[in-house]
Amino acid sequence: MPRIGMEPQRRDALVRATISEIAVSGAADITVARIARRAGMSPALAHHYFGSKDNMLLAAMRHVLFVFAAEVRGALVMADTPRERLTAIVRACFAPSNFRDEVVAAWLNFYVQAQREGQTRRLLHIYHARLRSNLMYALRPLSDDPERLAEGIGAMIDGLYVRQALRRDNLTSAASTDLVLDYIEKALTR
Amino acid sequence: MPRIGMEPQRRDALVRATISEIAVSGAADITVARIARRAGMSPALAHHYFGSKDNMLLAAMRHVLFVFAAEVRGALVMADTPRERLTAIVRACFAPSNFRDEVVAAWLNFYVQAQREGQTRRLLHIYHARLRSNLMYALRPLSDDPERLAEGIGAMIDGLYVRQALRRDNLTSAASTDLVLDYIEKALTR
DNA sequence: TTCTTAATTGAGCCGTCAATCAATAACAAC
DNA sequence: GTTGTTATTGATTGACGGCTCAATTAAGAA
Repeated sequence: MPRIGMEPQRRDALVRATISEIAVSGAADITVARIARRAGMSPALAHHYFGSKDNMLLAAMRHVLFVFAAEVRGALVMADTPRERLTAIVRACFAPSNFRDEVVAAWLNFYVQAQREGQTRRLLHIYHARLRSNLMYALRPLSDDPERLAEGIGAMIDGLYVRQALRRDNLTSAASTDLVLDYIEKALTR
Repeated sequence: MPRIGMEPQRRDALVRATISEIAVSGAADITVARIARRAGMSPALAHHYFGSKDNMLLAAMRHVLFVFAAEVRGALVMADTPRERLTAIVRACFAPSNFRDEVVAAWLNFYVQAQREGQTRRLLHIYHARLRSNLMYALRPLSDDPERLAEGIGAMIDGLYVRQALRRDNLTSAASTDLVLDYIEKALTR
């Protein structure tokens, strides 16, 4: 019994279901049928709204990136000094909404997909550039080689994500945050 | 025209081809047919020697891990002091045989596969444990929180691998090495 | 009421891919 | 030269997954 105005709900449910499904099945074994079932609809309807499986994956990625960006932006408004800005960025990276198991697993799979899929690659480059730019802005007054340090921080964050995706005995998000903040602290005091 | 004693060559060729194919096609789009074609034989022969596609992927991973372990071991024999040991390990991680684009791409895909495939996961845990143990042994005389620092170093290395897999403008292996060594240096001088 | 439009799905087409099998060819051993 | 073993492949099978389509239902517009 079709009610009207379902498109937003359906799209939203599919995006959520895609992320969950990536986490439990892995990107390799994902199927439109499974995503649709989890979202409570037929595969045909999923295709109706998204056109293709690739579009579903891209929409899921955009959602993850959007939430991430919002978290960072939100954390930055309350930060005044460069040091506070750094802390805010790192905290945002490991905030619960971003560092949830589901989302972390999704990230890992986006990285893989970016190796061959142009659009995914482009989105990931935008994320990289934005994080780098945020870090640089905060680091410039504090470090004599901000570029280098930003690269190191970014790499460590990425690495902690990857490791989180594989762990059974989870490192808490707080421990990850502290590890990166320690690194920054040590790297700044010369 | 079949010659005898082909098994070792065929297995080797298939392992190499699997790694190359992961790099160019991505783990999602990999097929036995493509691997076999690249290795210069029919898909049926690939199945004859390995039994299944999963076995091929596992064999490729074991090969990568074996080369990695050999590189680390080789670098460590010439190291006497703890500091030299640290440098040797990091150098080995980014040595050409391990940090080649092909191999880096393979690593990323192993991580993804480890999310759901038990054997892959186990192999990856062994690698993690070994790297961690090597680092700890060198760090214990130098740091008052070697555990923490080993985790940080491991994460940064993993992160640099992931980033390498996506880059067009490649960071040289030397730059990656320096970044990690810098981190260690800063983290040790308290 | 009638028409249009959105929502929704079951059935099915088409392609692909892992895995199997039967058949062939070369070699070795006796 | 007969027998057995290894190497090798083309053809085939069986399953599965992305995607399409025609058909159905209901809501709103005219």
